[in-house]
Amino acid sequence: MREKITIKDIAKALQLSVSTVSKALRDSYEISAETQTLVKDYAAKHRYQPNPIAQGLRKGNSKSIAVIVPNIDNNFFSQVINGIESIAHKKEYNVIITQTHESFDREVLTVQHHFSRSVDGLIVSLSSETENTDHFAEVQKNGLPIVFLDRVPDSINTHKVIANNFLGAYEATQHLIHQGFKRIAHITSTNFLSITKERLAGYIRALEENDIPLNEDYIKYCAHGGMIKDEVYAAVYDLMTLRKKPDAVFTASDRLSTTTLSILHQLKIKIPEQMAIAGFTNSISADIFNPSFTTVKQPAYLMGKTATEMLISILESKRPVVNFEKKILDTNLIIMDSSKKYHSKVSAISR
Amino acid sequence: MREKITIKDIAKALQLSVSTVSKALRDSYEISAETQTLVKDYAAKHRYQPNPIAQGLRKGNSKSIAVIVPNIDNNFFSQVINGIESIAHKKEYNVIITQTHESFDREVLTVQHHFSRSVDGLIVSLSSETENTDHFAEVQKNGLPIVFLDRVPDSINTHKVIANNFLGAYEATQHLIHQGFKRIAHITSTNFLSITKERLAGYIRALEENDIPLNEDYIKYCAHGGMIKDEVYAAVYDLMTLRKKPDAVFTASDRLSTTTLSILHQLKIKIPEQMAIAGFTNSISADIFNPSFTTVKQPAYLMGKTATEMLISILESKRPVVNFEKKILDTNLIIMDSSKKYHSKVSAISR
DNA sequence: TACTTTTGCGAAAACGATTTCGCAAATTTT
DNA sequence: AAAATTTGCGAAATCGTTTTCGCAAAAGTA
Repeated sequence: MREKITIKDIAKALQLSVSTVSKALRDSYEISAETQTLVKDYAAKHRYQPNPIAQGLRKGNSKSIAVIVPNIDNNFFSQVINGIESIAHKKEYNVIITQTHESFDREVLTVQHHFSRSVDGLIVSLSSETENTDHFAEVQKNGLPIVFLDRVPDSINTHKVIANNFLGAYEATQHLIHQGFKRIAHITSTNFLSITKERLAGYIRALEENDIPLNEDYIKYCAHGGMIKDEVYAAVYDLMTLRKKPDAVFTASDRLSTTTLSILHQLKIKIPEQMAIAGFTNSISADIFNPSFTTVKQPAYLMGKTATEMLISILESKRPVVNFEKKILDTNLIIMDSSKKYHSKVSAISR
Repeated sequence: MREKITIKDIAKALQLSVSTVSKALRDSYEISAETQTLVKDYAAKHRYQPNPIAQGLRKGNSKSIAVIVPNIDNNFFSQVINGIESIAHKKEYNVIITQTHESFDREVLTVQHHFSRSVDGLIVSLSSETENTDHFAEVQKNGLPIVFLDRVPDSINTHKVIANNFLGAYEATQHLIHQGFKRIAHITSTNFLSITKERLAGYIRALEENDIPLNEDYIKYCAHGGMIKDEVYAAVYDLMTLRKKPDAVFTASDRLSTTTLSILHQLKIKIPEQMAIAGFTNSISADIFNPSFTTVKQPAYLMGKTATEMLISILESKRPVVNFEKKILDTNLIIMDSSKKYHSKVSAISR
């Protein structure tokens, strides 16, 4: 590794000008083959590494992309990030990860921060507090490309990657219904988030198709997506004190699923006897939950990869991109014990 | 936010030179009070943001610190990172997170990458493959400050932050012994990692103090720290086919704990009846595991904060730092069902 | 031979900020 | 009133790279 060597040092050593060295290293046609090999050999021998800060200043880019997610201590997002890095590093982009902790204010600050540090592009999953997306519109207008993932806004026209939330929710709810559960509650995030709306729609469709009337009391919104335990506690408590208690619950996101399960334990509610549960989560430990947890898994790694490919395609496109795409990837329902109805009529008949 | 405005634009608008503007913004004594307010007001009104790339080039720093950890899809490290960010952001440092995925080669590459991009400092937790630490010695010699966390090398003289691994392991093993378990296995990472050695030592001390002979067959090393399931499977399978099967197992790290639990389930081994388990993990879901999981929790958030404070103290120190410190923070044993011995003589007597 | 074109390279500007130095004008000291 | 000092500001260098432009020498064409 030695000392840091610059293009200037090479020029001096080889009695060349800095411009010649720079061009030689970048395979300019202006430079003769001999000079090129001369320079390149010297650079290789002395382990020359271009200074990316200087390059960034000159070229106006930073070869880095910023990721803005609600949290990273959550298997869904950490898997997404792994996917992002797998592509970004291959293309020599640096990845800067920032968390909003579900706060709108932090999200605004973070976006401006990245803009002013001139990252080349943004991959974003909205905070659960975000209704207004002007901060994205503004930086986008100023030339910063954005790709949204998972929690995406309608209001911004750009590439988006989401799971098939509608179908995932529909299948999970159908599964609960087929198991024989009749009164299925739904615990979800704030109602303006795309994932909330889509998953809610899938839930409602499944109920409709089975002629189960929709009960508004069964739908609980948690503003912080499961990050604040008390919020979820209140939701579960409300459900359990209804005159007609639900017999199953469908949870809409990663943290909501684990938090709800934890609270059911705390309230000593037997699962699935007193309350069955199924939900969206990419937890790597769903199989060792008590009971093992029926999950809708999103293709998190693939979603991260896809978003990054989309972003880099914008970054490397010669002409401004105007046709944007929304990719919808399939979810995967993994049936475990938390949604089993052992003594239901339906399962008795179906045998 | 508008267009990006530079110091040059301000100079032009105010009929001043760029140097005057620069100095006015940085409170230079050379600039009169009127000019200062003039410049500052204009800058504020037009939301001037200094370009950090240009600043970095000029000042030779980047106001950013890099974090190198084995993985982020692991609650221990994601909590550590939250701690790191809480301090770094307050001090206006950017945090760049990179994962080694427990690979030595990736670790070497990553270190060099960060060095060449001139980050200001490194916070590192070693990969499980890392025996040789020359790559750190070299960049450190070239002026890059490093703070190690959790998995730390002896060979590098710098600040370090670890949990009290010895005591944490000792307490967990003592707990298993007090519950009445006699044959306690230990599943851990590669044996040259600091955490492996320290936790192993705590385990051995607890056995010694209770006159339980050490059985080498009961100690299993998994080179990838639980990332490769087959490796852990082999370890557990070995243990279960011993003539004298262990009746409890103490797992040494976050991913090892969850993976081992998962495999015990897979092998349909009843916990804790056939095999009790306790282990290091910062999983946020330990309470909903089946059975609820007895854990040694590290103060991950605090460890991240502490490491960052140490690093920034080096960065902001006027004179080279020569006295380095190793901070040891206490762990927390949380007793749950996975380590309960319902029918043991000991617990019968103790009642 | 005289002219045009190509080839290979260097000088210099540029990116945006910081900092050293120099220089007038204003102020203070003798 | 002359000399010395302070004050307030601008010119220019600098960080390391890329890129435009210009200019010789070499090669090709008439």
